Order: sequence, then structure tokens, then C-alpha cells
Amino acid sequence: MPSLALPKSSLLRQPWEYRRVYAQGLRLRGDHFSLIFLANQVGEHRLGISVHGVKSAVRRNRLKRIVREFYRHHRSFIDWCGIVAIPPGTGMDVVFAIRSGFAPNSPQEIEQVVRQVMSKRPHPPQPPRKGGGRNDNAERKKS
RNA sequence: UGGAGCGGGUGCAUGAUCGCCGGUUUCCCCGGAAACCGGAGGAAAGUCCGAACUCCAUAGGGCAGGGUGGUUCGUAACGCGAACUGGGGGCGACCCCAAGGAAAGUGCCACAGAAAACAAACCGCCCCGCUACGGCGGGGUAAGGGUGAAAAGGUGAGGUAAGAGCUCACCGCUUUCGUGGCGACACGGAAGGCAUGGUAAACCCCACCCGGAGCAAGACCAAAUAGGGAAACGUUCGAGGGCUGCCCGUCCGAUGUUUCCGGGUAGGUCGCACGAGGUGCCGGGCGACCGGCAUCCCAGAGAAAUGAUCAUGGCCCCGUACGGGGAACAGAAUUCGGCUUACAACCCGCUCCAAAAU
RNA sequence: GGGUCGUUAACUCAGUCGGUAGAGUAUCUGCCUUUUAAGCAGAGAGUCGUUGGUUCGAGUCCAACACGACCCA
Repeated sequence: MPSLALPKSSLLRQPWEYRRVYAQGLRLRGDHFSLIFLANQVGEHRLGISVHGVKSAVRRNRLKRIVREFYRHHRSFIDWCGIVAIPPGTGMDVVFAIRSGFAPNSPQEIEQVVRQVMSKRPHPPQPPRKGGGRNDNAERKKS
């Protein structure tokens, strides 16, 4: 039985980490949320949570906590589908991007929604837009 | 019992399991592990005020600008609070009020109306003259009609050709005197015969207050771009800059200053949580609040921790039982004192009105 | 966290000193034209972000609230 501890080192923290995942990750779109996957060099899975468009700070924090609680118990959900090939010694960065209108209000409901979405096909990474993202070049050299 | 007014309080509790953040101690001494302790609010919110704190060399004088507006207290301070005064509302308990000045000045008062402010007279009323009996002219008057949000004291009586503070009584107003009160003001007397329409959340006047920014303030340490390009001005005859918007004044100022272009931004530590602090008791005060003694240490910073599940017990709703459902507003970011706004359900105390039903 | 500003017709904006809210674009109708566009004539439409207050009377003055935008190191 794996440990259920989830220290902060297993979370995405910095803006550039999120930017890297958004720019190159595989996207799965659900109802008012999406999952974005990208392999990292850290050696373990990491979680990022982004809540957008929810005005109440209480609801915003609650969504983050519920998502973190779900991830703590079902860290292996990344392996459920065989879409993403995980090389040994590599982890996955997952960003849970939630928009306003997201309904689930407990870890169980999140699990249902995630299982539903994981059965779909992922979207390929979006090509970088012309105007934006002056950090794209630097990021690509790194990886 | 019902309705109502005021003041205050609570904002599910306990346990288990799995987690998160901070601190202390111990063990290994890179970094981790274990134990123990602590971990959202009455509004943490809006950012509407006031401060503490920090920087602007010291913050100087004047003008401009902004704020407050009954009085007296309270407070570190306030635009906040308390008590009282005045005005308004309610049968009442009680509630509401940006509540100085319109006899310093200026402006405005649309439409309607004769007239919107040094008064004036449309319909009227009364007197005189003329008359073709329809009225016309001259004068008096402001009680009545009409207009308007507002029409130059109100009501009643006397008086008169008709009327009018023309005269009188009461009320109001103005001036003045006395008494009481720290004071706002109140009460009483006398005089004047009415002069002073409204608007200052219009300009303004008066009194009092205010330097500017804000913890992304700022201090220290480390590293890097960078010896980059262009333009303008200047080197004691002073460019330019700081001190609030302006002026005065004053300070800084030399291989320099300013502006533009280009480049860079993922630093660390402190500030930073012991404070105008909380709780309890005693004392002073009508009260806001103040003083003394005892006691406690009570969240903290990284895009940011305080969570999830289950059980039991309360509470509310549906329901014959079993059972089912619900629990508001809302999340600390430098810290305090207020204000304002949001808020399910319930509890406690005091008070007012009505008296019904069984 | 702190600071600054805005909200008026479907859209973009005026509205000076408080007195019946306007312009352009768009829409609709008619004329003109073979038709369209253009042009000409006319019409429709607004809780002035919301709620209170001051005033005889608020788009305008004052206060609270809501929504939106921008700035900082």
C-alpha cells in the first residue's frame, strides 16, 4: 500500500511550471474542467490545480482542497488509460484546470467525473500561437 | 398568549482514520524522522475614515485644494462612540436627523401665474365721473378667487366706502433684560407692530482639522545585465533634480543629469506578530470609557496551510413508526480602532401596547 | 495587498450652471433605381448600473452598494 501523504513538493508551485504544461501537455476536456498531462524529469507524479472564474474565495479554496483530496487517494489514476506512455524514472505533471460552473462537491464525485473523462481520447498539444509566449523557445531548449 | 421596541450572545459538539501548515524538543547532522503544542471571522469582506510603522535631507512660510459642521465628554486618533439640547415620527416602549451662517455678497427658482422678491394687481371688492346702460375712465384696497412646490405673519374680534397690524387678544417672529445650566439651550418679563420667501448635499462666509506616498512602504545581503545605443543640456555666469499642485525659500549637484530605444527580472533575510492585546476580579463614571491587581501567549506567508471520510449525540423540517432531508453569510496576507454591507437558525435580559381564546 | 477610473438606445459616445434625455452607426417603412449599394424622407427604442437622501424637481448634487477596466515590484 503506497503512502497517502501529499507534501507540497508533489505540487506544482511556480507559474513557469504551469506554463510549460499548458504549452506542451496533452489535454482531456470534461464538463467545465480539463486535465493536462506532461512528462517531467522529477521522477514522481505532480499535481497542479487551477481554478478560474470562481468568485467566492470559499468555493475556490474548497474546489482546490477536494481535488487535492481526490488526488491523494487516487494518485495512480494517471495509469488508468494507456494513452500516455510513461518511461521509467519519469513522472507526470497533471494540471487540473477548473472553470466556473464545475458541479462536483466531494472527492467521490470528482472520481466519477475523472473516470468518465479518462475514457476519451486526448487532444494533441496546441501549436504555440504567433503573438504570445516569448518564453516558448527557452522552454523548448530545456526539454 | 399575541404583536412590537431596545440591548447582548451563539454561529453545531465529541470521537476515530487518512492528510496539510507553523513552532518547540529529541535523534541522525545533506536533509529528514518521531513526540508534543498551536492553526480563520463576526464580519477575516467592501477599502469608506482614523492611526501605528516606513521612506521622501529638516519639513519652513504663503496661496490653492480637501475634510468636518448642535453642545459637552470619551479616545492614540477619527468623518467613530456616549450623554444631553433642538427638530421630526409613533397610542407607547422607542426611533430618525450632514442639525453653523440666507438681516457679507453673488447665482438660481423651469412651466404656470398679474407678480418669484427695492414688489406688484389678472378676476374681484369699494368710491367718484361719464354712459349709447353692453360698459368705459380715474382713484382706493389686498379680505376673497385663480396659478404654483412656494405669493410677504396665522386665528378670532373690532374697525371701514371696501379693506389693511389700522387697532386689540392669543400664537409665531425680531430686539432686549433677568434667572438656571460648563455649554447647546430652556424658562420668565418688557418692547417693537412684522421688517427677514426658498435654496449653502449652488458658489460662498465662519470655526476647527489636514505635508506626500504607501509593507508591491522600506532596510540589509548576494548575484547579474553593463564599459549598450541615440538625443538634449551643462561644468561654478550652474544644466537638472528633491522638498505636495503653484510661488517664495531652501538643499543636493560635475568625465554629470534628463528623456527615448534596446536588454534583464524565478533571488534570499528582515520588516512579521507581545499588541493603544485577550480573559477574570475589584474600584470610579448616568454612559462611552478609565484605573488597579492577577493571569494567558493566541494562525501566519511558498500563489499562499486550517481539509476529507465515517460514527455518535444535540437542533430544525417532512413523517403513524421505520426512515428521509437540512444547517446561513462567508476564508487571515503589515498591524490595530471604527464605519458600512452580507447573514440560516436559536438563546438571554429589559421594556411597551392590546386584551382575546381555552 | 494597495491605488486610480468608468457605467446613458442593439453598438460607439454627447449631455455646459439641477427644469420634458440627444448625435452617429445599425434596424424598420416609404421614395429613387432594372436590382443592390449610395442618396433623400420618416419611424420605432431608454428602470440614465442599483438603492436611499438633499431639493418644488435629480442623468446631473451627496452617500452606500453592484459590476467592469487599468496601474504598482
